[in-house]
Amino acid sequence: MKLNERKTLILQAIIQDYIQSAEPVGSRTLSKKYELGVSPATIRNEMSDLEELGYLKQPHTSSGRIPSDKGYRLYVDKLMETQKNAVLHNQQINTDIMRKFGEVEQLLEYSSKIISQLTNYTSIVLAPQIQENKIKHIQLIPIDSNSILAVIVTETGVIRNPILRIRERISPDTLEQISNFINTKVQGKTIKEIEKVLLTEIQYELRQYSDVIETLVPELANVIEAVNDYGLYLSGTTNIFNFPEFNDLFKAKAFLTMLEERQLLSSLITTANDNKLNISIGSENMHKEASECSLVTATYEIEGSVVGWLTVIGPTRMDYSNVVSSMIHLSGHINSLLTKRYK
Amino acid sequence: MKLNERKTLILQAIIQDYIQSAEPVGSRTLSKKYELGVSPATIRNEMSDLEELGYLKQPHTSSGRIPSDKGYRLYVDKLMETQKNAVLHNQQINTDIMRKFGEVEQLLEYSSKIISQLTNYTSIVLAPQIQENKIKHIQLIPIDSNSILAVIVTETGVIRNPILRIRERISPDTLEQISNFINTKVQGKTIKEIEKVLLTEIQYELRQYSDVIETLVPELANVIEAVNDYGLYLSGTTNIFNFPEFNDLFKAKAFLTMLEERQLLSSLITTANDNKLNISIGSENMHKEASECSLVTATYEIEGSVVGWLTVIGPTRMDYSNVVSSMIHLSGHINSLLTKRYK
DNA sequence: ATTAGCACTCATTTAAAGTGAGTGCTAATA
DNA sequence: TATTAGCACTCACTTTAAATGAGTGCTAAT
Repeated sequence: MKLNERKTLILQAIIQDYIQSAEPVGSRTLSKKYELGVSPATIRNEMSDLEELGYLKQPHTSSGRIPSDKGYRLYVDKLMETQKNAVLHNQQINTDIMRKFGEVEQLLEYSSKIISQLTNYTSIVLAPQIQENKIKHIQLIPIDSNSILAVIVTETGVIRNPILRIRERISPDTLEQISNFINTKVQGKTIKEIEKVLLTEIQYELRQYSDVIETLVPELANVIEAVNDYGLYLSGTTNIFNFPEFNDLFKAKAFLTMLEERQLLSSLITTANDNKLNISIGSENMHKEASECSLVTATYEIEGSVVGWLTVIGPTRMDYSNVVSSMIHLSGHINSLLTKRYK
Repeated sequence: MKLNERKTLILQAIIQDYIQSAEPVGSRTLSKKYELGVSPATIRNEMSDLEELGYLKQPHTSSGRIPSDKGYRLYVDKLMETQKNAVLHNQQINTDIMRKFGEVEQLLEYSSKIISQLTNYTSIVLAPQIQENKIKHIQLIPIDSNSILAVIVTETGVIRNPILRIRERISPDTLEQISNFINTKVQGKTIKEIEKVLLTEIQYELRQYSDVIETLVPELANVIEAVNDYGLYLSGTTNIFNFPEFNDLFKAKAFLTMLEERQLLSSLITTANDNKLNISIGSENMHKEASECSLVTATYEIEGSVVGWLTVIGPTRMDYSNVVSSMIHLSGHINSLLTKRYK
């Protein structure tokens, strides 16, 4: 059996209708609402075929059809028309506000909010993973007699400032020299690369400076290791309550609990996902917790390499067309802002 | 009518039972479960009196009684015994982990998690409001030809690092001199105090240094103003699903939506709340969104002044006794860690 | 002052009947 | 041969009614 033009048309109509209504679509409704030129009985036969082909399924014997994950997949790959509503969106994004952000993190947090407002789904933004980034600059600043602030700036613009505890006093001049030396050693390296080895080396070479080195460098090592976090911005989490598929306390709770597991989210988003735009539907997701959700993920880049992800998560019955066009638009916007900043 | 000893005893039993069961408490149940030495009929009479006095209410005519907000108030003020379970908790808090945190923010984030785990309610931690804090240190660090990293350290240990954009190049030496000068001017001042006035003065006095000053100082002013956020750590938000009073999509949604409004939470917590430990019950809360919730709030201090709040939010049927003892214990712990650090 | 007894209330549970959107199959039709 | 009208059937959902039971308030006896 082949997917001829009429079947395709009917499938498209069913998916569009279901995305809009969240109700199983029946043959009579379909023939009344859409001008398909055939009777409900014919549509029923076609629907039955589409089910056999795996594009549709039936919640129970005497109900209408709903799309399967395979159906959605065909839809997003072949049938869906991406709306040209970029202009509309442009008005909603306050570009001036976005340009103002000093730190990448703030820009991302704001972007997350914008995405969830634009799409009415939940948005997750993954910040650049600091461990993968090259260090641009490390500076040690004395704070008081027993603490030093280490400012770590990466090439992607992420900044961390762990505080180091030391036992003995250290003069600002000495600290500056130490700071400069460390800088020459770690610049251009990623945090992963630094590791203990390099730091031990530094500690050895600096040993003449002061006894302080013995506590300072290991402390720096500890702190650098701990500096990584998942850097994840969530927005619009309560939007989930708008969708009938989550009108059930268990499902709503499961969804919100999933959102609290940063590691899970992170792996959902980054797994096998180097495309500019990726759609992952229901059972295609690697975690069963997300098997009733779809994710639309766009990457963002700094200096040509992918450093993070913007994503929308919602029910598989997602308004893909709308979400995709929003994401294309917004990720383009963010990329151009980031490029301007780092060129 | 007066609240004699027997009435008090009955009230206490009802509240304890209801906190545990979430079911309206009837006279027969009460007489069987607790050894009150009187018959259900007598208890009924007393209950009727307690309702008249406003300590109890009836969901409907033929149901048992549940405590009113006034009843809970009496309970937490007079009847409740704070458990001496500090030792138990101690084991659950990994003090070594807590000591390790370089930044105050991380300590607070972790504390929030601990609180929600310990109590099984939702926890909110309010970070020190940076605008109210005195500045300990400002340092300008060159990043590249058109951006400067401003590191702002407050006396409460909160660190911010906005990036300043400048048009012209500036030599590291000049920048250091500027940085030092600004430092002498702003040290010990709060961000609020700095305002535009002081910065205009600085700009005037520095005018000979370089043209850069004309863009740099206003940029600093902008960025300092923007630096404030609500600094709020939420944890255990999905715990709300464990309570039957939120076993209703509308209520669950309303609660979670409330948690997303940072400004509202902030005012709920800080309003009229300078006590070491404060309990705010249902309608006592200033926002109607929280009229079915109770908050238990503890302060934390740095160098003797209150800089932030730890709070637990849950249904008015909260296990006050347990929460209070957890909070006393944990806030004491955090305070001692902070004191050690800043003395 | 306390309590046993009893009629009454009302949310909740259970069962049964009715509704309606939708299907699959068959036979008639173009 | 493809399409369609007709019809019996399915099944979630709604409606209605009756039964249940935990609890009350009131009254009269202790």
